[in-house]
Amino acid sequence: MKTIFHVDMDAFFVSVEELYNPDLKGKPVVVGGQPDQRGVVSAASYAARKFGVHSAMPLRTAYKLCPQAIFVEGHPKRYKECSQQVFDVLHSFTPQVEMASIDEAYLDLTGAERLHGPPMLAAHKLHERIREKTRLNCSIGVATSRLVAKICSDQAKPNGVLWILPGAEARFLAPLEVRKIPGVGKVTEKSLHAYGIRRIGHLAALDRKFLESKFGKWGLALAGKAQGLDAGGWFAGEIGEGPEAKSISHEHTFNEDTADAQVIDATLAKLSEMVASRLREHGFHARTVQLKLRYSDFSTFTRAHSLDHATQLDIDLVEHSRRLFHNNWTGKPVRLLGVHASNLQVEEGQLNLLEGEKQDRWKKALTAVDRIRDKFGTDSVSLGSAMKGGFRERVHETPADLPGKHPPKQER
DNA sequence: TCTGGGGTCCTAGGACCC
DNA sequence: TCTGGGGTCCTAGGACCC
Repeated sequence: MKTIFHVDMDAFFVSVEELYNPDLKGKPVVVGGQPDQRGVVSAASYAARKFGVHSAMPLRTAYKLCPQAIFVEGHPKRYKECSQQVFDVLHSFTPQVEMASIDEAYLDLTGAERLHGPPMLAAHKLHERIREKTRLNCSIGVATSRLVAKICSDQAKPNGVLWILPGAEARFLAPLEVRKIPGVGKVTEKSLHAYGIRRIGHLAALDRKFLESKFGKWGLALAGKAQGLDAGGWFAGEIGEGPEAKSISHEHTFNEDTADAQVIDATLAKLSEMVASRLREHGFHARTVQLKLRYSDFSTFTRAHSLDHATQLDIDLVEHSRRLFHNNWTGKPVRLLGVHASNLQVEEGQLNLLEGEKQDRWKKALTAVDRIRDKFGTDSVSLGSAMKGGFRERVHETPADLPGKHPPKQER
């Protein structure tokens, strides 16, 4: 029998903003940008939520619902720092910890009673320690599986601790909406509703065969989840070292759609540089380059190309993302561009002599570039190809309309 | 309501190989 | 000339998460 904790920070981005600006406390606050910008809400304070504002909602809609709200830009660096602080506290509690995202973590406290006391006492101790060291609130769910612990921390919000006794899982889950199950989103919820299944209890009572026939492999996992089991995929894994990254990507939505090939080429160069820089930072080489393209009507396409050797060089990503773009572009205005690197390898693949020398030379130069960017900002050094595309001019014209200025988002 | 950005996992068809 | 079956890789798209 396991003892799993799920720690979930309360309104994380908003709370971090409040640390830097205590005037925000208690007020309706929306993190994500200004209401006249293209974008969505990353996080809303509890005061703003009372007006119906929630994450993933367009900023314009949030403004209509709550015009008096304070709209703030996100500060990804601050969130990462705070997240690291949280991790440090958790890690001091037990080495069996795994961050599941920037603001939540799983801890395995199986057999830790001698050290930390019974689960409820341990959870309160941890809750207090996090509060003390980071000045941030969180909620903690305690249960025998990751799944129940996660649902549990959600029920404990805000700033609460909830423990589901071993054996009480089914009783706890039964009255909850199926949507509470991680992995059940809008679409799955709708199809479950179509069968008259609204609560987890309904789901748990169904024949596995029925779910399998309707939802395939996912249906079987669903049957397990309804019982509170960590069925299938990542949830089934041990808590410890987080899994290796599978892909690295950057994308950018223009403030105004553009059909200007120079702007597009410059943006692809910029995005490629950002991706390549992070590949080098993590010591990865990517074999597959993927372009993402979204038009004004929101129709979205991806086009991928696999290289014969893995790379971490800007020029390779720039070349291939541009080729993928120009081979597929209809000429209509573009809303979004993205560059995605996958098929990651830790060691560079087998290279012929020429390719090896090329990679070596570039690697040396680019590592220097990365250091300068680290010190003076991403825009301080750019490849010749980015400038040739008219990027430099754009930088001074519309500094707000560049990739890399937007915060990551959270909390659905 | 006029819809971000960074990820993961799954499905499905076609190419290619044995 | 009609025509297998399994495995693996590649590509495209979509659901979902924070």
